[in-house]
Amino acid sequence: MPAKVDHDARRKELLSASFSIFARDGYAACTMRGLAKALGVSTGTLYHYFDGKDAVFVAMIRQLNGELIASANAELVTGVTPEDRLQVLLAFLARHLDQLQALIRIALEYHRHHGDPASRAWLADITRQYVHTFQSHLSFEDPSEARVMMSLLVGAIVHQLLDAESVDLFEHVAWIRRALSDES
Amino acid sequence: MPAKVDHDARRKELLSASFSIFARDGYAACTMRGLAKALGVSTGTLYHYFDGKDAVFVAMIRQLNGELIASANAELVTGVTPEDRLQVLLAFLARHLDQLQALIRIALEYHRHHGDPASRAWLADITRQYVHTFQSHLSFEDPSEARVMMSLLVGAIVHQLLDAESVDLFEHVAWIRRALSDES
Amino acid sequence: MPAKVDHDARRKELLSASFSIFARDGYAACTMRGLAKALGVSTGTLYHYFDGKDAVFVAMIRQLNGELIASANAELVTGVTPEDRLQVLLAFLARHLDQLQALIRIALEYHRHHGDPASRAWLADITRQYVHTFQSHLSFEDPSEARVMMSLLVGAIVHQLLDAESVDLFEHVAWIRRALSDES
Amino acid sequence: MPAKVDHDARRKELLSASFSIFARDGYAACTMRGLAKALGVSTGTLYHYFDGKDAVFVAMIRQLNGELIASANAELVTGVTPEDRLQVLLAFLARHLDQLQALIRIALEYHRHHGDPASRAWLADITRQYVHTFQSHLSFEDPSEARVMMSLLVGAIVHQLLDAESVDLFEHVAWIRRALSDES
DNA sequence: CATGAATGAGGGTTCATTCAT
DNA sequence: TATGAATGAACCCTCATTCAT
Repeated sequence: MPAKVDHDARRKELLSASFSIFARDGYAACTMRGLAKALGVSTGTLYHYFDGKDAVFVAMIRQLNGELIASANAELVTGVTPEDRLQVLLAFLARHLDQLQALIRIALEYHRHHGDPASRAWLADITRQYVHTFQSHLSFEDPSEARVMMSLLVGAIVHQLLDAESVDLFEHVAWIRRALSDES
Repeated sequence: MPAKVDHDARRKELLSASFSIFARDGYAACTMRGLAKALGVSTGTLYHYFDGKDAVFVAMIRQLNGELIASANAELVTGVTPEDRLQVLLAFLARHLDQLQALIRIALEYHRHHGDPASRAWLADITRQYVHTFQSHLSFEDPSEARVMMSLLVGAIVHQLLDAESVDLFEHVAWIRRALSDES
Repeated sequence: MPAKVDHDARRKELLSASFSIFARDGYAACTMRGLAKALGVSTGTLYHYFDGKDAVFVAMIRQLNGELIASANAELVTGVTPEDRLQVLLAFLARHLDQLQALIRIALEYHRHHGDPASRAWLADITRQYVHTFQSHLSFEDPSEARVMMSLLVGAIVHQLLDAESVDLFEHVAWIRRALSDES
Repeated sequence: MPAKVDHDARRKELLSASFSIFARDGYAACTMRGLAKALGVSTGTLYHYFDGKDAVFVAMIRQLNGELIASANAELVTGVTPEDRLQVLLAFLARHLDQLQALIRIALEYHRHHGDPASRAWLADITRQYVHTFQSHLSFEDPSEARVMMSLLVGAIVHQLLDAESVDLFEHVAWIRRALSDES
């Protein structure tokens, strides 16, 4: 007799709804009480589904990234040439820019709160998943190029966080595209 | 007014010593009590010289960046051609990599703790000072290129924070140099 | 009414299984959720059979003591002389030392959690049952002697809780036996 | 420039005042908020002087026992013969019965909350100090007799906790005195 | 100028209990 | 009869900040 509500489904619902709260407040400023209230549940319920604040956060980041990467892969396979796929990828990134920016913001903040390398391992995991996606679809000769591309994208996003007025992400994307064309 | 001079000198001393504490613990985890103890003063004394935790932090970041940028400019003027100056700049960055990394880490963390755009303005200021330095000495045709270069550097540093094992900063720097050469 | 029988039988089962959990964790540290899980039921089921945590605890203590005292009485009637019966009693106590120690530990802990004298009455009840057993079988001239003997036993057990390394219960039991012989 | 208030003296004050609160409520039911309010300070102040609830509790028990034992020793040296000293000791115990009872109550409760043997070591320490006092002044032939005497006293006190109406401590003390006389 | 005692709101977390299914 | 999701008050503890000395 499974529960009257599907435990796992409810978990996912809560996680999905959590993202916007964490994105708005940041990791540290998002309190369990505030999160619970925003989700329309009690703190007890939150602790019924998750082991603690960290657990909610990490599970949420994992879920969101899993969805993003799956979605990106689904789009990328429609491109025929590497050139096509670069277009598809850049379009995808442009479409999810807000999410990605929020993601990096809170991921970096979480990173700062946890000196323990073990509790950061999942961050490296996710980072590599993105790099791997680039590597798989863009036919880089050298694996290091996928990492450089990751750096470029991350840098553009962070630079805009630091100085929102001066940085135009599309200007950067255009530059990246040009640099990659020169490479080939 | 020697008192004033002493006051300012003491402030600078305290700020210089503060950096390593903030760099080690991060903004949030660095408590005023802990900071005071590490500086060998009481919390009361800290509050005598600064208006609060934020004030210490911002003043420290400003002082450190002022020194770094002044130092970079002093070295850059020794280069004759833009090519020379690029070499000098990259060497300078390589030499101060640890400091720059710590700087970005805590700056981004602070950024997350303060939603108020006004209290982030000084961050944009400093960011632009770096961009301006690039622009002044590297003879970019287009001002946007200095911003892209800033993004590249920041991205490399952040990417390494996210996944320390996979990212080699020197590999990235080499790539940047090559990309810039192709441009010209 | 077989339903009633089943109900009571289930209650007793649950109580028997509860003792080891309470004995291991103590009253305060034993949570209803943990207890339910250890018993293989849900918290709802636990609340179906008992009015709450206190009710489970008190019922369990009562059941266990009832069994212990009945068992002791059964053995004691086999002794012919008071001397015999003292031997039987000490042997019985030695055999159930662990249970008795756990019993005193958690009973005293419960005692501390409930200032209300009314909710402590059952504790006094049980205590007197032991004293009564001593009185009935050991032919003390003075009823106060049974109470003193109870104190001696309880004291030995508690002393060992306080300082496990220094106290040897058998040393104490031997002393008690000697003291009682001197009396007679 | 020492602090305007003597740190250690204030600590002792707080500890002395803490005993009655812990004695009234017990260890678990005595909350830091409640304790702070009863002491007329804020929780922050309590944490300024002590590392946490355990630290307050342990320090308080230690201080109180230190005073009790010192006081007992001071009285005991006035007795000429062992007989005298037994009288002095029993009188001392009778005078401090309430304190001793409270002490055992909360010490045993604390014991239950801390499975870790290391965090119980101080309890054994204190127990042995009492035993050592008995041993020093009552001229027992065998060191085990001092331990038995400790058990007798502790047992009487605990028995009275379990069944306040039936147990008369003076009846027990009288019995103890008689038993010891028979021994010699 | 310098001290550190004092504050108290707010943090993450726990858990006995209830109740719709 | 049995489930486990949901509650929310209360726990211990932290820390930026103030202020009397």
